[in-house]
This record gives sequence, C-alpha cells and structure tokens, in this order.
Amino acid sequence: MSDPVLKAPSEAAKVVLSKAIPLFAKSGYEGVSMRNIADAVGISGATLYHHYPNKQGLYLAAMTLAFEDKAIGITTALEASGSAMQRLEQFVAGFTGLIAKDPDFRALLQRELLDGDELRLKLLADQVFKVPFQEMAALAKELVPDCDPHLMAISMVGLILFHFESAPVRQFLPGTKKNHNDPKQVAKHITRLLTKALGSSN
Amino acid sequence: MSDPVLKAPSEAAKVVLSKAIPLFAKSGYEGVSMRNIADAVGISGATLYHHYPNKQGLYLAAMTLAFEDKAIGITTALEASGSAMQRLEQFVAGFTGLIAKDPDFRALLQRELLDGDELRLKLLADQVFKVPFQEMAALAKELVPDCDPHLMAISMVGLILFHFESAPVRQFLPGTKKNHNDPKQVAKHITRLLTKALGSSN
DNA sequence: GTCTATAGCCTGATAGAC
DNA sequence: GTCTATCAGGCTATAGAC
Repeated sequence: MSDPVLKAPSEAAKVVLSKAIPLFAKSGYEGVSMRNIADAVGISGATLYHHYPNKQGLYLAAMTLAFEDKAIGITTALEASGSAMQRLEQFVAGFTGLIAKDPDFRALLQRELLDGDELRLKLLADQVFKVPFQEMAALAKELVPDCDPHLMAISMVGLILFHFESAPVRQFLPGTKKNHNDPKQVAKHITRLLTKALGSSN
Repeated sequence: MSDPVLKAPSEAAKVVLSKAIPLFAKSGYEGVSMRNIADAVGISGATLYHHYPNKQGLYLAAMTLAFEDKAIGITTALEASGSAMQRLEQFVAGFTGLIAKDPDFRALLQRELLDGDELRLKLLADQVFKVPFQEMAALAKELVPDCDPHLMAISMVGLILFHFESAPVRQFLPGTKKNHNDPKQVAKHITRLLTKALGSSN
C-alpha cells in the first residue's frame, strides 16, 4: 500500500512467493529458475511475469515476505519482564527455537549475507536485525556495563546461528551426538556459556 | 598421486584453480560459468575440459586446493606449549587472523555449508575441521571438565566466524564502529568472553 | 489472469585442427 | 595443450490469443 518501491502482492502472488521461498532457501537465487518456480506453483512461466516484473522483483518480494515479522519473534523475549539474566535466558531459548523451527529463514539469511546487494542487505537490516540488535546490545550493556554492546550482540547471534549452520558438516566429524542438534540442548548450552561470560564475576 | 578419486593437478591446471577460487567464493557454483573462469585465466573455454572432466570436477579440485593446509593454520596455536588459557587465547587470535586474511576461504566454507553434497562436506570435514575440532574439544574439556566439549568447540568457531559473516549487514545497523571489523579487536573481545565463560569460576 | 509460442542469449560440453 | 567452431538445451523475458 504505502511502500513506494514494492507493491503489496495479491493473494495469487503470495501463493507464488510461498512456493518460491523454500526453493530459494534450498538452492539460492542462481540455482532456481523461473520455470522451477512456475512448476512448483503449477502455472506457466509466463504467468509469473503478470505478478512480478522480472526474477529479481519476484526474489525481493519473496525475501520481504520471508523476513516479515521475524523481528517481532526475536524481540518478544527481550522485552518481557524479569531480571536481565532471565531476559537473556528467554532470548536464547526463543531465538534458538525460531531458527530451529524455520530452516528456510536461516538459509535465506545466510544466503543474503553472502550474496545480498545493498538494497537487499538494507531490507535485512531494517526488517530483521535493527530492533532486536539494539535490544540485545542494551541487555549486554545492562549486564556488563564496560563491555562493547555491539560486539556482544554479534556474539550472541553468531553463537546460536552457527550451531545450525554447521550441522551439515558436523555429521561427518567424530564425537557427534544426536542431542547436539536438539534446539533445547543447544539453548541450554549457550545460556550457560553466556551466563558465565556475562555474569556478575566482573 | 595417491588419491584414487582426484588427480593431482598440473601446474597449468593449478593456475586455473587459482583464478576459479575467488570467482566461486564471490558468486557461488551456479553463479560462475565455465566461460567466466576461462576469461579470468585468459584461455578458451574448451581448454578447461582438457584439465578437468566437467564443471563439477573443476569445482571439487578448486575446493580441495582452497581448503588445503587450512587445518594446519588452525591447529598450530592449539598445539603450542603454554597453559590452557594461553592456548585458548592463541587459538582465538590465530583463527580470527586466518579468517580475516583469507575472505575467500571463509566465503567458500559458508557456501559449502549451504550447498555442499555429501562428498564435498566430507572433504570439508576431513581436510579442515576434523583435527582442529578434536583439539578445540580437548582444550574445552581441559578448561571445563564437566562441559560438552563438542558443543563448546562449535561455539568457539561460530563466535569467530559470525563477526565476519555479519559484516555486510552490520554496516546498515546503527551503532556500528569501524573497529568492530578489526580482527585484533574482535579477537580481543572473543578471548575476553571465552576466558570468562571457560574460566576458573566453575 | 492464464495460456502457447517463441525470441535471443547463455550454458555446459564436444569435435577436430594445429 | 590450446584453439575455433559448433551443438543441444536451458535461461529470462515478451507477444498476443482467450
């Protein structure tokens, strides 16, 4: 409606996006053709161009939908009441659960970090990271006043994400256990690590 | 010589790989054509097929070269003498420096985690992660006997990698400072975090 | 809003001369 | 070992009927 650059997609156009998102998550922008998407939706390739001006436009709309409301899911735990340590614990559990529940979101996030141009990275920054990052930094500052809150926020996110990002290669490493991929175990481990790192020993 | 599946590339073939590696790092497997590689080397496309059977073979050889000796660079700090805490600090500084110095290696690593098939992930596991991971886990166990060393090793790597992986989007977030991308500052921050998390408070 | 048909380009890969 | 020439097929995107 109000967005000057991106029209609000119609219902039929949203069906297209809902089929395109998992394809782009699995194979990336270059790895998915307009025919692949059309086949997944069950329409002809030409019809895609009725809804979107070209492949890039379709992709950008898909990212906008895929990243919609993700910030809310991340911040709810941070904005809850409770002590700083309790909010930290809730954030780790919440974000870990979100990433575990939506593998396409995680994959698209990491693909955009590798391949995104300025426009797409700004979308990612504004729609996903901006608010949660500020709140994570504020929480870190509250727990450890003399730390760099920005670096601490990066660390929190990376700590969680890499446990999932690394799963494909960890299956071929010795000493891997099944519960290393269990989001609850992962959250518990990270909470413990961060609690000690941000704890009152300082 | 002794590898049953991959011939040792000749000198001319290695020149091809040295030009192909940065292309694959920047644009991924699907984003690079055989013509792109041939143009970068300054030879015709057909000549590539004299050195490699097809695009996949060329790519696999490129990964093998790109990942060669990387384990050594990671483990040297871990195998040095000194206290466990000193080795931790040296490892963080060394691995952070390695990732900062070789952006192509980091990009290819993350692309393989997203797109690698079983063969390629096994290559990554054996050639890059296997030995360093075991030593990181051993170090974690030494510092915190009752922790899960595997989860701790994952955390260490993720902590370092994400500071670089996230750089493209962080430039569009408020509160970013230049020194957040300085490897020495990053290493200092992570060392401090891990020192507290793995410290003797337990 | 959806289709068929097609243009024009780029892709991976091959044939065969030198 | 390198080239030119080429092929068959996939790609994005458009034209125009319904």
